[in-house]
Amino acid sequence: MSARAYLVDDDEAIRDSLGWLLESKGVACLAYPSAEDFLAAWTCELAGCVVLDIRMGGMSGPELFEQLRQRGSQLPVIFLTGHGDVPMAVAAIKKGAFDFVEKPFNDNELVDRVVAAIETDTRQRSAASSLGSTQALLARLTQRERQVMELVLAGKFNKVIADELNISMRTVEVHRANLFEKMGVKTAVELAQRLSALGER
Amino acid sequence: MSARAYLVDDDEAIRDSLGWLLESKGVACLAYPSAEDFLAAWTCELAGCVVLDIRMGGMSGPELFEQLRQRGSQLPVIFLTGHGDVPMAVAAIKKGAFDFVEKPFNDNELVDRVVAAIETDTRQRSAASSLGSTQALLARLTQRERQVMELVLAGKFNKVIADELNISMRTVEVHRANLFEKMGVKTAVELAQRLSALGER
DNA sequence: TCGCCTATTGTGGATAACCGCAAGTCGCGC
DNA sequence: GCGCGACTTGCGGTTATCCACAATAGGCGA
Repeated sequence: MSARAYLVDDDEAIRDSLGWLLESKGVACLAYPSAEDFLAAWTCELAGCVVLDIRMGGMSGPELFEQLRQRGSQLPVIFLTGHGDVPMAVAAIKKGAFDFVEKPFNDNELVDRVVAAIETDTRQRSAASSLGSTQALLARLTQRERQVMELVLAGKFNKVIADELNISMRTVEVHRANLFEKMGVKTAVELAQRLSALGER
Repeated sequence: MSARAYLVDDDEAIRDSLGWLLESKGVACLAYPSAEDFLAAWTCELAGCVVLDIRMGGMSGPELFEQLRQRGSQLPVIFLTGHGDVPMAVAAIKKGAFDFVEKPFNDNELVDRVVAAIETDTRQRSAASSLGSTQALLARLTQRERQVMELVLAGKFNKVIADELNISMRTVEVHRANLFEKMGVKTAVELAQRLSALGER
């Protein structure tokens, strides 16, 4: 799925003109006449950015934004609004909207922002995929291995770990070796550093 | 230095009324008639938040904000503006302003935001001081200890470290023990986790 | 010059980590 | 029932870590 700008606006004239504008600048677009339509089509694979009208029949722009975030989407959202509302703009940006643009807008400026938003999404996705691979490794661990890992990361000795889990030291050693193997590390320090990358989010 | 709201506005009437409002709600204030005056008084010890008019004679609010950030201040800034300017609000929030409020404002709402800003600053400072203490510990290490620490964090064996630094294993052990002592940790894993907190910034 | 800190090294022993080999139980799906 | 994977344990040996005791050497301020 390549990166696109997803236009959500209930005004067909806007969809058409904005779509044409972006396409003419080399930005692929898909247009939706309502927030509900876009939400129905949305999957976490959709890459690019969303250009979203504030006021629409049915679900409003901010509501759709909220829904997307609740579904875990990190897609950059650019709001379009026809009536300069400072509190709404402030609230949107504070909630993590990528931008907030008043209509009528300068064509080049909007295209620039859309392009910047798409680039941001692309960067986020590549960063997330490297973290994701670590998480994929993590997912392959068995229950016991995960338990042992946590205690290892707590800096505890195998002896102590064995005690806390009520198993023999030898068993701890086996789990430890297995989880190191699965995580592709050779020492506990490497493991700690690999995982700290996740915590930074 | 206790936390205060620092009011910067060239309108004496606003300074007085706002100061009175905040003081009446238990928020200590200091008022400055210009951005230059506040900047001259500013030190990184000042804690609390800044309430800043956008338009002032001399340096503008956004300019002062920029100056503060360049000086490394993380002080939350609340902008006050008399003329709803969406692009300016968006730009300010994206640059990290705490809030952007239009005049005339609702008294209680503004007080709430000032209080929230001060709380944010307080939290930031306590978090920063705990990181700072780690950095202080780091600063107490000797050259060799630092070198050894890096190699330890690279997950290398004492034997390898000794080899790379062209010293004996025993010496590495000594440095290792000393640096663990100075950093207040007992294992390499703890050290890695302590330091990863710095990386998250 | 004396004392303190840093850096260095050695010996030897206690403790912990790491590993191959071997083997037992348990639950689950074919 | 059989095989597979997760979990379990023991034995014995190698390697690494951790530490106490002991000692040498250079730099630097009192």
